[in-house]
Amino acid sequence: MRNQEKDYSGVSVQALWRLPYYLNYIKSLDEAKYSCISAPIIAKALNLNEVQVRKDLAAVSNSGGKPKTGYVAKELISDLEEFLGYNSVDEAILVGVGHLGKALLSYQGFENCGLNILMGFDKDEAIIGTNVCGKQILPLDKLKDLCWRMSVNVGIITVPAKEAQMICDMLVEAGIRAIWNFAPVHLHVPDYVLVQNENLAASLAVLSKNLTESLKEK
Amino acid sequence: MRNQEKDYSGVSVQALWRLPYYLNYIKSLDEAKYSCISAPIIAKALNLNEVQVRKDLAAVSNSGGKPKTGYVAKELISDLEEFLGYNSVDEAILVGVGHLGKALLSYQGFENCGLNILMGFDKDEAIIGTNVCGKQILPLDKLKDLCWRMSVNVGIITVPAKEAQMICDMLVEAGIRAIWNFAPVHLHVPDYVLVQNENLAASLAVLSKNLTESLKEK
DNA sequence: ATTAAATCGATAACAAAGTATCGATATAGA
DNA sequence: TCTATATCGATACTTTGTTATCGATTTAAT
Repeated sequence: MRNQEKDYSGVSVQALWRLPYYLNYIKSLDEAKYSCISAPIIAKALNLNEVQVRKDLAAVSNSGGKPKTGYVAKELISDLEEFLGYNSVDEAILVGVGHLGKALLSYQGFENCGLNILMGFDKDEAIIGTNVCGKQILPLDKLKDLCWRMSVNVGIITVPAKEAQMICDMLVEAGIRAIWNFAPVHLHVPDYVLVQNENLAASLAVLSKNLTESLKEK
Repeated sequence: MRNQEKDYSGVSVQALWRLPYYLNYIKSLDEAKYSCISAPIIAKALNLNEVQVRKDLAAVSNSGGKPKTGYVAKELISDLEEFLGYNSVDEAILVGVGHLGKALLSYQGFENCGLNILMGFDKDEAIIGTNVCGKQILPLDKLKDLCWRMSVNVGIITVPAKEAQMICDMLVEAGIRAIWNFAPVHLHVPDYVLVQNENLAASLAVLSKNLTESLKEK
């Protein structure tokens, strides 16, 4: 469910997943000590293959790396951020202000990644009109109009599984072009709408399966 | 960062990610109407290839499917649940009771997936001693002892990136065998410890990259 | 009872992703 | 200045995962 997207700009989907880790790692380094950083070092730090790292970076880096020294850390950071779209901000709205919804509304880190969650929507009268981290919670019937007016491109779904498809339809109706779906269901959308699934249950399944096998081994 | 695990029991990691979607979909069907379910129907519903579905199910199903009718829905459900380990419960603890931590502690759905989060840990005096959904929040210095005594296998990390490695080390020290890591960093662990990364920033990067490309196209 | 249609499972072809190798090149140290 | 070495980038190879094809089988309809 994760790998259905085509590869754009010569970067495979899997590579795309690795890029934020590169960015993160390079940013975490002491600038003075590591003005340059090489593929082998990154590979070792992140438990990856050296060639793989080099290939991934080749697709992203504008200036390329130099033999013996590697890539200029500062340039690589900005190339990665540029490539990942952290510089251009996407406006988003979130539907379903439960525990998870609130957590996402409150999370400050998204803004560094180019995502700005403008507001939340819910059907529960009790929380409509309240604030979460300065973000207003509005009723669902305001959704369509607001999305159009503010040209919101991204919708985040954090409602229960049963309601997800209905909300999804509303979002499509409202002109949303990309959906970040936290409900554990497959959503049906028109071709021009992207869906990125964040299925905790599936993730957990992978973890638990591996754990079982790992415990069996010993 | 998602595909580093080996494939166990003849199921690739990618296939493993699809299984919960199958389970979910089959469960959502009207039992009376669909006592049997075929690979082509599942494939169509989830936008997958028919052969792929059949292959995935072949690895999971004990009784197999019959020509013309497909698989017996009830059996397939229990085979999937068995395979995914939803029947055998893993005990878990969570470290970092912020917004996300609270959301995970509150989420009821994990118990159906074989995960039981026993309690939370945090360093913040203000929340130590409180409850989240009936789960106690304890100080970090109690962690090791409690994990040993209750033979907890799974640790969930929802602390900020900077503290993640330190918490990770504590968990390893406490005998944890699998870590579900929500911090956007690569964790260093001994060979026998599993790490499953849940990197929202990375996920967002993929979404935003695809969105940019998709908007460019038109 | 016989035939037609749908599905399964297996095998084979194909595509994508990851890894190893090799020559070229820039830097650090002798 | 010259040489040794680390790293890059490109190409080739290997592995893994996906998709197409084909015969076998079961059911439903004639």
